[in-house]
Amino acid sequence: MKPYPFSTIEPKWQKRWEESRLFECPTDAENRFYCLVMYPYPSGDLHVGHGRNYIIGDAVARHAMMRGRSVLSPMGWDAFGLPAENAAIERGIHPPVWTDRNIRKMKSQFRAWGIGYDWSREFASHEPSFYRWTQWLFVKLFERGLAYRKSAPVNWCPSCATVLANEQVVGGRCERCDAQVTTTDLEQWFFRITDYADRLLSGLDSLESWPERVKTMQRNWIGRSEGVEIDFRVAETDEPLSCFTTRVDTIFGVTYIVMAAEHPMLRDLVAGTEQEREVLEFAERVRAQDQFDRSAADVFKQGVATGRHVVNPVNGEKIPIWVANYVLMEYGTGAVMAVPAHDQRDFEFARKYGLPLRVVIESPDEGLSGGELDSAYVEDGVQVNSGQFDGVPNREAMERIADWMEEEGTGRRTVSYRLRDWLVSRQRYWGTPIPVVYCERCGVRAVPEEELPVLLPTDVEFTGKGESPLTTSKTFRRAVCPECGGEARRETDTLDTFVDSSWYLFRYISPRDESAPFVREDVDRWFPVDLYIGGVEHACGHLIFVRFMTKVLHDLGLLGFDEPIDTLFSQGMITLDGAKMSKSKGNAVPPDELIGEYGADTERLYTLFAGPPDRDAEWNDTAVEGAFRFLNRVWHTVEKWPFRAGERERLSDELSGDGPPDNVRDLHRKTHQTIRKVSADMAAMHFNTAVASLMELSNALRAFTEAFQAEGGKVREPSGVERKAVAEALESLVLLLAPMVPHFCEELWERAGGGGSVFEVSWPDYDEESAREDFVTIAVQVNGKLRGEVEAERGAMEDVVVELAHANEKISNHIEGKEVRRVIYVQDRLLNFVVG
RNA sequence: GCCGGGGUGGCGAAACUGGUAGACGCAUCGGACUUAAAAUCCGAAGGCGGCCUCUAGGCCCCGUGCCGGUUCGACUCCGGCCCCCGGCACCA
Repeated sequence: MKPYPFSTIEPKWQKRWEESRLFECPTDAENRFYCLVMYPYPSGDLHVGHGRNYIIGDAVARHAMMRGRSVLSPMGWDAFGLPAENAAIERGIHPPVWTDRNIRKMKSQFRAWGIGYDWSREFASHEPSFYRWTQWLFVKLFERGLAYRKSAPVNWCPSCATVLANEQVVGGRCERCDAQVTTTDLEQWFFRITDYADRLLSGLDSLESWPERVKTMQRNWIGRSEGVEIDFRVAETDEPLSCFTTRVDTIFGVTYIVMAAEHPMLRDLVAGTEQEREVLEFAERVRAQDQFDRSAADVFKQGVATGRHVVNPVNGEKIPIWVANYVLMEYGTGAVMAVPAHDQRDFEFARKYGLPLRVVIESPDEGLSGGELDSAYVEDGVQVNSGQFDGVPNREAMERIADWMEEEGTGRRTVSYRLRDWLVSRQRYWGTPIPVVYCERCGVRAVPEEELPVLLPTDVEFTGKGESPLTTSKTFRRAVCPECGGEARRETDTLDTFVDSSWYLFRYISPRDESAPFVREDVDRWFPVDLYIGGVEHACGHLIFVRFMTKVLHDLGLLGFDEPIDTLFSQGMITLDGAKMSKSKGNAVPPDELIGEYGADTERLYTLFAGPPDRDAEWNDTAVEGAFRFLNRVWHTVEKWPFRAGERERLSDELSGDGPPDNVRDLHRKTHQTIRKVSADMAAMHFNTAVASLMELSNALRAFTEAFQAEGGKVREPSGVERKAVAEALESLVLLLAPMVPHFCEELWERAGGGGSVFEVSWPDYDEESAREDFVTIAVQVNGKLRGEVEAERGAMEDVVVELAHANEKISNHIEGKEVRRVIYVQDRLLNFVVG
């Protein structure tokens, strides 16, 4: 049999959708549904693995349309970024040229997949009409003190003499020239996201429709811990030196203090002492080693004593200060109190350098004696050697000691976060220029709103060396101070592309507005996004940044809500031979060949059928053929049994009740059961089981029609009701399949005489009465083991079913001669005899 | 180590609230059609575990990572463990 003509159908409907503007959604629509897929970086080459989230989003959007929702499903481009700049360096193509070409390529790919977007709202982050507002937002943050400058280390390639992004550093070496990468400190821009750490954390609790794994990842990332900041004083100078601890209950067990090599007090602390040279040299070494090795977990601990001491405020003890590589300046206060008896890291360090150890928490069962420990005791227990707190369970002591220290003024409760401020500046060309100028007299000044956008210059050189390419522009650097009108220097760093993507979803609501980034009333009406679809790799980057930006904009009075996304969906990867598809690894399946051979609808159907969409799924070429086979079967059935669009609605009555023959009632029932099942599955995004039940309906339909050909070896004319049952089943099948295989269903719908688009037709309803089974198969168990089954009328009473069961020899064999102690009956499902 | 997710046929997977495990599909095997093949259609199928039947079939046993528990009944609930994937991790 000939395959169905997908290659003419698909372009035909793609064109129709565009011409009819089916997917354009007015901003003032009622009954809104905002369905958003993360906008992609326009890399140019897509494989079938990339298709998954767009296909899922499109199926959801089209289903919502059939449910009568006004669906907004826009698409745009995360267009700034490194690859465009690399193309400029390597092949001399100017970044916007390369980017625009890729956008065109990808757009045609989306079209070939049959994805319906509201292209009237399209934008790209590299367009000045967009980045003007990114700059505007930056200025707002700057004015609020949420954007600030500080010195921070960057990756530095000495051979290219340039700054490298993290992804350009491979195994500590420069991606391009393979030189050993070092670090240098540079003044950089940060967003004060740590100010929002608590709200970002607590907000997660309200996100009920986010996957647990994403929320967990964000919680880990934010890393909140409660503890106490303790004021030690340097014994020799009386200077304060504070430490953060989550274990104040161990304060009486502190035997030394450790500072980070970067600690600002260190230099003064050792100035003029015997140890000065040794300590400073050590600190220098640690700082050099740090950037690459600190994250490698198995670095061994090293340290040196400073010769200075602090006084422990709880007992007046004088204990030594050390400097060590295992203390991080970025976390807590950059100095920690060491309790070797109860902290494994301190334990290892103390053992190595022969530092003393004191047990202050004893296991309630077995006592501990200091000398015999072979690792730190980190479990709960009872306080010992802890002054007035001896004998108190340590959990309780934690609270009491904290209270006491707060009263005494020797410490206070605080909260520390793992989350760091967001470094937003990049020493690159292809990004949003940071809209500030530096004036000798007035300092750092934001570019005034009316002067935005600060445009990217085009007279730059791409060498891959030196500072940001923006510094090579003849005109860009020179600026005028908005304050004094004097000469100023323009910032040459650009913004991290995550700044663009932290607010782009608002822009879709008013994409062409020239007076504001977005219109608050409209955004308030459309948000939160009903469904946001994207990869889980964005859990701790993009998805935190969007939440942060939303809260900032809320605080600025620009938005009426502070969580932007209602339901988040993270699709699983498509793998090939168990590995993530990637063009560079040569295991990517390109979509064009597939579409050429089977059509986009087959790819869509397979992608949705392959497994639960939130889990990884393996690409399987032969299973793709199975999807194609299914579509062909449906196609040929419709060709043989044409139905008229809209007929279904009139048929339900005629097909139910006692009138029609059994085969008709069975098919009618199956049709309504399928509508019920597919409706529930679509709402829950269980596309794989939705497809499975549609296949079942199709199989039932085949068996039904087959009967006319098979009977007595000759063809029988189907009766009127039989034709109607088939029509109802087929029309339902076409409507239920439409969100998943849209071209296919549009074409069948049109051939059935349906005017317009199938997506303007409402999703079929099922009739509970028609879906109900008249007879049920009841499993019969004896002592919990299945021994047979009986057919009974739906809703049959226990005694009826018991009688049927006894009449069944297979079952009665197991009961005979035994005492029936108990009978358990679950109506319409199961009967269990408990015999003894 | 902590946190999250997962482990079901040869494979992808299904199973409502504890009620016939394996729907649906892929691969496989057998058959029909064909000169032949492809395509298409029909059928079989968890177990190289046992028994009866003289081969079509019937019966029993075992089976959802492992061990135990609760229950008339457990993929599902509880306790303990193993393995895989992901996140965090010298974070005090």
